[in-house]
Amino acid sequence: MQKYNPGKVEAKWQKQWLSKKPFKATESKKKPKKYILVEFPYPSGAGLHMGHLRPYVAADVYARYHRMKGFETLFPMGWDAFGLPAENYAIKMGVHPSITTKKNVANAKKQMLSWGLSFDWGREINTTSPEYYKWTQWLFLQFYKKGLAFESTGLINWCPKDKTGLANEEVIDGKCERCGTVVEKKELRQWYLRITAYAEKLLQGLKELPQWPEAVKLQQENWIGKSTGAEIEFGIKNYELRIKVFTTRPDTIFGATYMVIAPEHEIISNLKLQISNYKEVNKYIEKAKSKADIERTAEGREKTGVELKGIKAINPATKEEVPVFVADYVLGSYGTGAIMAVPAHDQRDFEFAKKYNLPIKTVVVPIVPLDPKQLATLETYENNASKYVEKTVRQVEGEYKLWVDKFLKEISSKDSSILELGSGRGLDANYVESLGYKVQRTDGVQSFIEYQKSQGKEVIKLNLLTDKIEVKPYDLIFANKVLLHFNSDQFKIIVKSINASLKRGGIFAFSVMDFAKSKEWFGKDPKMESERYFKYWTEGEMRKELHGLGFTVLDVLETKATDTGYKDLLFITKKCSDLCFTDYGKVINSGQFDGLGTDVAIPKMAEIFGTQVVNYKLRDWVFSRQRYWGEPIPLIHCEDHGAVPVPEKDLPVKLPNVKKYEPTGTGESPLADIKSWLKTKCPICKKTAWRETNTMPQWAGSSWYWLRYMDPKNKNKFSDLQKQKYWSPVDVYFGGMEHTTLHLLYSRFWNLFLYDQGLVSQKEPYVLRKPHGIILGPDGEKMSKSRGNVVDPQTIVKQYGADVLRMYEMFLGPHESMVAWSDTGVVGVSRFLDRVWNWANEIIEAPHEARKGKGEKGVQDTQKVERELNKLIKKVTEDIENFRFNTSISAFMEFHNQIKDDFITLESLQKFIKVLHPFAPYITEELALRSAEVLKLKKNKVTSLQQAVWPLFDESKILESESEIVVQINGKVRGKLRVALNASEETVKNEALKLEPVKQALVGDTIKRVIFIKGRIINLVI
RNA sequence: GCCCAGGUGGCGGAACUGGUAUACGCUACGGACUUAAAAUCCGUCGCCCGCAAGGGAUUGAGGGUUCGAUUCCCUCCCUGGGCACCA
Repeated sequence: MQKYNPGKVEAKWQKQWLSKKPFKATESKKKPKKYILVEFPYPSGAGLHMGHLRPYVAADVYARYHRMKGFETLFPMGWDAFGLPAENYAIKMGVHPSITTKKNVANAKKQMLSWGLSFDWGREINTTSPEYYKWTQWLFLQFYKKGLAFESTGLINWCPKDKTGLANEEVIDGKCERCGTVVEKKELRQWYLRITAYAEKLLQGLKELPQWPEAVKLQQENWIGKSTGAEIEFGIKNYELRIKVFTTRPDTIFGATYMVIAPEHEIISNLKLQISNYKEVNKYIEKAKSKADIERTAEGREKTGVELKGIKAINPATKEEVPVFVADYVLGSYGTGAIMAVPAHDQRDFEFAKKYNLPIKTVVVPIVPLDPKQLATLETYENNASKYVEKTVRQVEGEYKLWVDKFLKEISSKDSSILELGSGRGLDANYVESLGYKVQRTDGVQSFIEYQKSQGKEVIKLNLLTDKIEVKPYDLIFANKVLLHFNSDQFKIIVKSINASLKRGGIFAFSVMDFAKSKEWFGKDPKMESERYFKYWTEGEMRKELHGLGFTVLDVLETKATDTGYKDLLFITKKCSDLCFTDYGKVINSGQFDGLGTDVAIPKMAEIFGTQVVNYKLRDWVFSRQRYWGEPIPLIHCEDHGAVPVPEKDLPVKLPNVKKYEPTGTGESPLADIKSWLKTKCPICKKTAWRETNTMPQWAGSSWYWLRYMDPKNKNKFSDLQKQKYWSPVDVYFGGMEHTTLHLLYSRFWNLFLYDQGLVSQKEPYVLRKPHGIILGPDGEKMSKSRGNVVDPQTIVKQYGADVLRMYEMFLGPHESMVAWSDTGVVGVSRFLDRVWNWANEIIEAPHEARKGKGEKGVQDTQKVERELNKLIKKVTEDIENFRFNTSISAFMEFHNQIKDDFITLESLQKFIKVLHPFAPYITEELALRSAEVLKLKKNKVTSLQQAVWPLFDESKILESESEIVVQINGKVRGKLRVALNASEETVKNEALKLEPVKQALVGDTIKRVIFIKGRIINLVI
């Protein structure tokens, strides 16, 4: 037998597939359909790379499998060929982009053919062919006619290197998505598509896509960025003007101590005369405008702003006058371009307020969430704690007394306010009061423990405890052991609340039990829940936590140990910084709204002070590019009629074939220089008119291409509705994660729009989206020329053949995870296919049936082969359906390892070849042909395994007659047993007891419990 | 900072609804074949103790639930991705 020669076999089958067309898709009423789509490539000069291979191979396996399963399968391919690289190359080399594109397409197609991808080339499309872009232009006009394509002048993202405007989605980290250049702002006249009109539909549509990965949906959802809030008007003192703000937290309006407007805000020019420092303000605005976004949002950048002197706004809730600032931390393009600043409850306003010394007013305090499970803990605690507290109660003596006396001396006046939380025994309020100070207590002289006992429900009790912390500038807050009752999260919430109530520089003192001892005491009780509900603080942990909450620890005192050895720790801390509380909670300092939960207050206050509104982060899509190599926007500008659509009969507006097409950089398209093309007649009045010179973005052609595949040759329609009704929607769409907020969002938008126009049959174009992970270089880094770690797929094809390339790519790991290519690993798959070739050919040339002798009726596979084969078919079938290609490859190898020395019929061998076919199409076609010749099947009827039927598996043949039972003692494996398939617990137990290790383990012990899982495990608990 | 996804031998990775962790492949080592090498075939191979039989610990760390946890729960750490002055 000759060694497998992939080069020869692959060339043969490529030819065969091209001429016999087994991948051709035709609408068939008899068969169910599958539309399998994979993102079409941009054909670059470098050719296709590993990044393309991954989704293509996966999609191909999926498509080949479904053809064999009896589906009429549409698996098309085309070329997304408009774009900058071709154009830039053309400029550099003086070759027209249409020429390089043609060359690149031919090369990419050659690569695809070599990889054995089963595309229906009869449906090939190219976005740069006039027959295709005629319809891209026509579809653009549908948007235009519905007012969803519009012209507007504004500040847009501009890439200085590519010399063109960009959409919001094309700016990644402030850089151009294509070339990585830092994006600038430029004021330009642009065409937009009103994608914002579809923000809600795009968001709602995601709910109808249960088969999409959550990550993809979430990313689109975040990009659309819906937020519900209120618009509230602030009046300007002495003027009729008002400033409208958008806020998601109308519940904090009583804390709005100033306003901020964006530099672009119109009120500035309206009040030019009234602003006494206009010069300064204007200077700030000019400076802000010149900044690139990346500069403006740079991390850690300090907030800047200028007050509009001479004008004051009125807070509609408090009726107080508040200053108005202009600052670039407020964006002109979001909401109303103005905000009410609530420094106590918004991090940005907080930073700004601190810098410019603006008042910070707390109007929301946290509510401590209490887990119902904690109640059990508290009960146990109570039972133990009263005893514990008795033992550790300090009188005011020793170090505590010294500290109290010292502190009281330090605070100047006797009407300083002190708040004590919890038990009165720590600070001893009576003692402090005896010195003439006033102490506000939360629960009188009664200890916290007693207080707890006196109350019915613990939840209320604890809430009362925290609720009593009023926001009032205390000098000292003392909490005795109260904080012990909370876990780390709750501790944070309470200390935040204390922070808000304490004067700057005020003292927060609290005691906790010595952690080691408290653990010893309470940890013993089995009913005591873990740290989930009850935190044993160590000193170090406490210090760290406090620091993050705005306190510095001044001192930590220890009480003297009681005779039983228990101690307390007293932490004395000073408030060193204010905290900004941005969470929800309870409203305070807000007049009639005091005491409301923020959840209730938000809609209520929104209604009273303004109106509820919804805002989206999504921006309209900047749809024009100032470049040559794209679809011309099919509009004509007439002096009398404005922008007039090119009549349908005149479409497409072809790109003029010229020699020079450098971008101008001025914001004008190079087409503006081509006078002969530019000048035309108005379709309405026939007067001289001028063509629109901008072209469409890269994303235009791909926004509808899946619709064209269903009807690629239609001269009268972009896509026939009847054909769509057969093929639509796309059942699986393979592609990259990087397109989630670009192509994937854009194409959903186009489809939703066309659906509304009755032009497409399905609301959502893709039922299932399957993203793939990227393939890294052998060094685990991203493949790149500069790193020199690029693996060229064609090199692998040449060396090992396409089947190996395909199978190894899949073997690397799960389709959606990031994997590193390995140059040594690839030989494993190559060896496997060689072994399969040799093994299969041996059987084909000398069938086991023949060897076993003639006349022997019903020659069969060994039982083992039957079992393994059915297992394999089941595994592979399920793996493909679930996109787990990597484990299928393992299963093939395992199967071969298992049965290679067994008796196997040709029929079984053919089943194996069939299930392997989607993964390794070439070698399997060849083997299938050879075996068919031996079996004298009429080979001219069947031209490809693609017409063969996918084998079914027989579940009953997978079951073994015996099963292995694992014998465990207390969950540890002590032995194994082979027993009959449905052996009873009793039988298995008796057998298990005979095992030597089991006997040994049972010496001196009795079996308390037996856990038996039929066919799997017996666990003896002793 | 916020939101996702993930963390298993020397490496890529496998493990059904909680039931023998490390399948499959690579690497490494030993052997056969060969004048020799490559290729191929056979065997060994996670860690610690042990000559062995055997025992012990182990799925990022710590804790919990359970007869039993890679899988479920809590806390923390790390890596990758997305968003980010969006009010």
